[in-house]
Amino acid sequence: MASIKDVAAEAGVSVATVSRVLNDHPSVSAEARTRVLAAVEALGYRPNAVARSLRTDQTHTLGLVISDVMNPYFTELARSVEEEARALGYSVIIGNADERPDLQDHHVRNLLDRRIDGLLVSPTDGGSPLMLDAVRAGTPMVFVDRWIPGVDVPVVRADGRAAVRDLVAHLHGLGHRRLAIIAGPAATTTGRERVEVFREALGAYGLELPDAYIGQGDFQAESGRQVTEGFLDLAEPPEVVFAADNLMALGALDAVRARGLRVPDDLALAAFDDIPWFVHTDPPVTAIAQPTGELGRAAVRALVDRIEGRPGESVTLPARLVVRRSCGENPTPVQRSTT
Amino acid sequence: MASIKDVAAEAGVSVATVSRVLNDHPSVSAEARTRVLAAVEALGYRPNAVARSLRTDQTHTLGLVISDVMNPYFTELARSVEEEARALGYSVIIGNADERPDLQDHHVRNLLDRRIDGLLVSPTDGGSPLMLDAVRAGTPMVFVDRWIPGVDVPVVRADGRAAVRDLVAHLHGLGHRRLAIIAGPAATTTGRERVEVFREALGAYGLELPDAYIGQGDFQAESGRQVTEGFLDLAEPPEVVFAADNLMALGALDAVRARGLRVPDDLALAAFDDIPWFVHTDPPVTAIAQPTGELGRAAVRALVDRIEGRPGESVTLPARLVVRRSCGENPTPVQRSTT
DNA sequence: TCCGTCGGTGTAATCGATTCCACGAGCGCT
DNA sequence: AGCGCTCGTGGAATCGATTACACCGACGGA
Repeated sequence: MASIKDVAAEAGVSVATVSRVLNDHPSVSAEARTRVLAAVEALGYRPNAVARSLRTDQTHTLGLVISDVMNPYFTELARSVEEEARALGYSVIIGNADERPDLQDHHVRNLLDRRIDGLLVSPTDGGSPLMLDAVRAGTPMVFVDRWIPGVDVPVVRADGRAAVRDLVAHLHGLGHRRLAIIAGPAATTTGRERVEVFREALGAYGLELPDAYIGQGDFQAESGRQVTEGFLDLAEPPEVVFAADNLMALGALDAVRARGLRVPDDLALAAFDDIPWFVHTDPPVTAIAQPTGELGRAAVRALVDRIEGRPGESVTLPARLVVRRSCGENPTPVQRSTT
Repeated sequence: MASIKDVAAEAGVSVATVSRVLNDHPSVSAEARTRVLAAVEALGYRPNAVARSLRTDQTHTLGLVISDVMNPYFTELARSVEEEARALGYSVIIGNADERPDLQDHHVRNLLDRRIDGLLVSPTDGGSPLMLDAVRAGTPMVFVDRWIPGVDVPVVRADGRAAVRDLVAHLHGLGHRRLAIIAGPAATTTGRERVEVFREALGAYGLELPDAYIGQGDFQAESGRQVTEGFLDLAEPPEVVFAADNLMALGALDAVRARGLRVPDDLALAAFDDIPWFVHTDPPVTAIAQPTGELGRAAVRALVDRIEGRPGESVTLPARLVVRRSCGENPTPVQRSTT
């Protein structure tokens, strides 16, 4: 593959001049410029990004470590991250942690070794020493969706508080009183927070959230199934199950169907994270939709701001309730309580 | 960030010795080794992959350019590719082409500039000059799922011939005679091939595939919807629609539902590419399942073989029919015709 | 005793870019 | 005419690793 030296030789100039043309530095004559450009064309020359990175100490690459690529929510997040990054002149390397702290560490280490300019993370756990070290060492970082409390890193996320209140209002209006939740791992902020928000919203309607109605899931479909079976085995099963993510909702759907029961007649279902497929399930699933694309873009902007020396702020965007048929047939649309 | 020089200074040896320890080269004394290791530990040193790549001309990175990350089939492919690559000591950079040749070129160029060791592509079109140049220049490459005819590059893909025959047998057995297809873009091999295979299978049952029953889609949901509406507007609409990918099947489902019609009673539906969600749609969708994970792994193995100087063969794996309820209520399972 | 071999080590070249610095030519001003 | 600019250019250092080559001491065999 042709190097800058070959181009210089072909054009009859020094490598310095070639470099100047390539980075369109002002002080280079029109004459030299055309000669260099012609040589570049003739040789099909493309600058070696590796060498350039070594010299400039910039890779123009962002790392994105997410918990589960197969989850449509994260897929969409990844997509929007890549789009915004591309628009700003960066590439993205995605690491899939599969909800495993060891894999998460593997990817963080790998990305750091590759000297990425900044890191976007949706942490799987409470924070590995590795990640904390990276923050301390000054690696530009931004958390998306989930975060690690007490770490001084901007967080870009959705606030589901209002939407969950709307959901509970909807359920209450439908006559449901026994509401259960399939929680995410306690090690994640979203895992803990969604339970709290739900409990709070129930409280506003004078409803309790007994321990028996809190199932421990891990954001994967299988756990949703198991927890739901547990609920159905209770002496007094809940009337509604609220899954803290879309995959666990899928598992719940499975569990209900496997018993020959029906949603919403025998058990109503709602989920956090709306995805296109929820329109097509049987029945369509009522869900809390995050502005996923916006989150991804905002996260990239915050990170690039940090990288390029600007502040880089935390961002919180509101989620909203999307009512479908999985909680009961009351087609009156419920809107968000706040604008 | 600490460099190899700092480690050398700390350990009181030369950089050469440090490098030898790091790459566990045999000829280095136990004494020196422990001193270096201690220094590495003390400084939290991590070798700079950028510098290493420049020197060795290897990045231990694979590029993967796929047509649409949001399509669950490709998501799963990407996931298995990353897993196998990791097992073999490589990282993966994913480029999402979004079915756009210009974006595909952007990613290929970007990956080439970064000097990835090899490229895995599922081409969006008939082959950009850029990609052909890369092949000619000797870049290790492997096609997955789709390929470009006439280019000397190994192809890893699924053969749907037997499965489509099984599907037609199933449909014929259910009494369906007017079968239509939503095709993919003619620029892709899978777009063309699936129509041919379908026509062939119909022929075996004495059925025709009239032009009116071939709708032109682009592998996206919206096109599936539009084509299906066209079918429903025909004087003699088809009884079955076979979508050449899962997203177009989703669009078809939408179109049918939007008219207040029902699957399978008013129009039966089958799809190429099985995905977990098809179990949960209303009704569950009969589909042709590719061994996606196997494809991804085989593709990586073929590519790494090429990179490391071994042959690197094409692989074709059989797809299989998964019968659900979207073509009619005949619960007799149809199995693949060949083992 | 001497020589060859071998294990362990350091010096320096190298990969392909960017960029500081020096230098020469041309120009305008006094 | 001479001074000081600016402009265009090239030489060479540099980024952080790997590795060819040279060297030195110890050891074994003749």
